[in-house]
Amino acid sequence: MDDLYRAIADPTRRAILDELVERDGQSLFEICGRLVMKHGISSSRQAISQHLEVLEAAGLVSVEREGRYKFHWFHGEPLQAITRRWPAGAKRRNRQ
Amino acid sequence: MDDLYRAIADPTRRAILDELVERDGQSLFEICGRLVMKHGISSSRQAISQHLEVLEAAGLVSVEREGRYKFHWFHGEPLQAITRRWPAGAKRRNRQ
DNA sequence: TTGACACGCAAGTCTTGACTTGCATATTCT
DNA sequence: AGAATATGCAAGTCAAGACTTGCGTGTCAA
Repeated sequence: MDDLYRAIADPTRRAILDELVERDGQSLFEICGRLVMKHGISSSRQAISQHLEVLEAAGLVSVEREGRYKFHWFHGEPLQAITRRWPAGAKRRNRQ
Repeated sequence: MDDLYRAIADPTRRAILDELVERDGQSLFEICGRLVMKHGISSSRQAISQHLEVLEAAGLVSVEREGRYKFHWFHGEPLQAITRRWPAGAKRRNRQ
């Protein structure tokens, strides 16, 4: 997936993931408020909403609609594809 | 590090990492040639050189100069910060 | 020493994407 | 019903960065 790398490329989106890991299942407004409080990020609600769409497309966030609220949950599994693709202990086949 | 996420955000840079994992210690020209052959990427030499600078700044590639050649080695350790920051099995503290 | 080779530097172009603005829709409360 | 709340949609702005072009520098071989 190409969306995965794009998703974590933005610092605001990484802060959103941090926030969801700390407190899962937040609504859009909750996320906005907490980003301002604890991360010093003051983007508009629309900006955060667009970020959440990107995170959802990457499979890092799942969404559930309840009434007029939209709750968000974090999923970290897709990130493991990164360390699986480039193992830390890659075999060093030095040129001779 | 912010450079890390920017480094792996570009598909050409990810292909470079793939190439170095498969065959470590390549020169700039070797990398260019192999990117064309096996990945269908036909960027200019300068473009690849700039990509390698970004990868080096992120700590994903180390460089060693020998004569008129510049050899490149892959280092995967920085990538582990990603799965360490957002563990796959993040505790689900559902809202009540 | 001349030329070929491997690479670096700097300025310019152009596309992607982050962000805003304005309005619309749906849900809950009084 | 009407107002407040929570979110969606669409178009437009703007800056970061990927890429090219042209030239310069150092290295090695004939």
